Parts: sequence; C-alpha cells; structure tokens
Amino acid sequence: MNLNDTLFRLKALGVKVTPQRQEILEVLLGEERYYSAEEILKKVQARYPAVSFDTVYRTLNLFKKLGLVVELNFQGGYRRYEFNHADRHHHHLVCLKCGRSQKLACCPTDCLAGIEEENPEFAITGHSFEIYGYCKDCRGQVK
Amino acid sequence: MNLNDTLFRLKALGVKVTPQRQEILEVLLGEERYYSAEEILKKVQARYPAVSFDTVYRTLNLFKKLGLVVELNFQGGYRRYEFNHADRHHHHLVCLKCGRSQKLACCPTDCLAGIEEENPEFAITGHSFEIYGYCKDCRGQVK
DNA sequence: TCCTAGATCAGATTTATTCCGATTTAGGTA
DNA sequence: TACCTAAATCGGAATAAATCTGATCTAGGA
Ligand SMILES: [Mn+2]
Ligand SMILES: [Mn+2]
Ligand SMILES: [Zn+2]
Ligand SMILES: [Zn+2]
Repeated sequence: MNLNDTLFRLKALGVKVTPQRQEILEVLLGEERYYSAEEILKKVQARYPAVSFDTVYRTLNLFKKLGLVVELNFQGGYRRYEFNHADRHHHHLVCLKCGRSQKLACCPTDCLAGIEEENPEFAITGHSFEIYGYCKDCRGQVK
Repeated sequence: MNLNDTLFRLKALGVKVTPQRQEILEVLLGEERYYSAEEILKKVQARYPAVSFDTVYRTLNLFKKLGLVVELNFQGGYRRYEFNHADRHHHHLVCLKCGRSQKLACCPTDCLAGIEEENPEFAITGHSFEIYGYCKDCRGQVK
C-alpha cells in the first residue's frame, strides 16, 4: 500500500483529499513505525505550519474508521498510531523505559480461533497483543 | 489471595496500612472484575466520603508497582484496574460499545515462549492480549 | 467558474491524572 | 501508653490529551 493507492482509495470512498490528509499519510507511510499524535503534528507542520491538533486527531480517527490506520493503546496510557499495512498484521515488543518497539512475527491465531468459536454471539472486530518489558539498553537502569 | 493475606503482605513490605488503602483493596477484592478509578472512588467514598482522587490514583499506582493490581489500557483509551489474582492470569473479550467484558481462558503461551526465546536480551515483564468487538446486546446498534 | 458540503483553524472546553502545600496519621520507639 | 516522624491524605490547583465550537476556507462536482 503506497501513497497513490491510498489516495485513490480515499477518493473511491468519497472522502475529500486535502493537503493536510495527504501529508499525514506521507508521514505515516514514510517510516514503518508508529507515531504519537504530537509527532505527526510536528512533522506535518514542517510543511504546513498552520495545521492544528484538531485536524490531526480528526484525520487519524477518520483513517482509523476506514481501516487505514491502527491505534495502539500501550500500557501506561501511551497512545500511538501506525499505518495499517493490511497485509502485514503484527504485534509489538515494547520497552517500558524508552518506548521503542520492535515488530513480532507471532500472532495468537489459535487462541483467536478458539475464542471466536466459543463466542459466536460476539462480533469480533480486532485484537491487541503486546509484550512489555525492558530492552537491552534499558534493562540495567530500571528504577 | 484474600484481604488479610494482602494486608499482611503490605506490612511485610513496610507499607503503611491505612483505612483508605484497605477499603480500596476491599473494593477490588469484592467482585472479580475491573474498575475505573472513578468507580473505585465512588465505592470508597460510600464509607469514607472525604477520600480524594489523588489517594485513589496514588494507591492504585502503588499497588500496581507491588504487583497487587493490574492496569488495563483498552482500545479507545479506557483505563481500568483489577486485582491481580496472580494464580488466575487471564485476558478479556471487550465490547467497544458498552464496555462490558468477559474473561477468557486462552493465553497465547506458545507465542510468548517463542518471543522470549528469540529475544533473550529483552527482559519481558508482562503482556496484554485483549479481543475487541461488539457483544450480543450491542452488535445491532453499532453506528 | 461557481457552489456547497465538508474540512480546517484557533482557541475554548472537557476530562483524566498528577502535583502541591497544609494537615493528619500509622506505626515505631522510649 | 505517650510521643515522634516519615509517610499518607486532603482539597484544590495545575497539567496534558483529546474533543468541541463557530467562523472561515476549500475540494471537487455541476
Ligand atoms: Mn507496528
Ligand atoms: Mn479481568
Ligand atoms: Zn528500552
Ligand atoms: Zn456491548
């Protein structure tokens, strides 16, 4: 999924393609990692200084609804966003000290299948699976 | 783990046992589910009307540090707390509409074992695994 | 080129959590 | 049992994240 595909998809959905939305997408697509709302704002403001937090949040929530973006609520209350490379579903190993994370290959599909089967009346829309701890750099300096 | 065991453990750790702390524990131990900070405050105030949010949050953070309480950060940013029945590790099926949840029996231990093995330099302290969607009552009325 | 629904901006508002200074108290000591 | 003090609590102020509001602007269709 690149920028042009995504913009095409937005148009197909009848969603207006504004410079702000386009720039937010470019940020999210630029480096494959997650961002805080503030990081996104700062990066977008490098090109469009007048962009407001409101626009960032509205856009992220829109993209979330359209399935373009995933919102991650990490332990400690950190909220992060990343582009939803639909074909690259994954989870995270998150350092509680420095906040850096790495992608994980494993997804608990067997658990999920069992849960789905045992709860047919529940409409599952997603799941989270994150592993927390302290990375090599941080494990020594934990308070 | 009952109230007396827990109070004993607090004393052993050199932590003061105040009526407020005791009441918060009673709330958490009363019904095996999770609570918002505000729910806890309201319940504690039923007996001690002067208790403040500050005390609730400080106590929850203390208990969290001591491993007595688990903080859950659900999708959407909802933060909840539950007593850490250490022998009853579990995960949740959470309704995004009404917020109710049910415990799940499955825990992705095989994933976890693999991740631990593949990342020996990372000190894992915990993990989250939550399944989101819409419960029977809510699946019809999703906006 | 014009029109308008929808998007943006700037700042106010709301809500969750933490901080702060004054006061109280749990639990140790004599 | 009567102090003593470090730690805990209270009440309200401060902070921070996210949303709302109303005025203005604009993307994209006619
Ligand atoms: Mn990721
Ligand atoms: Mn639970
Ligand atoms: Zn780290
Ligand atoms: Zn529900």
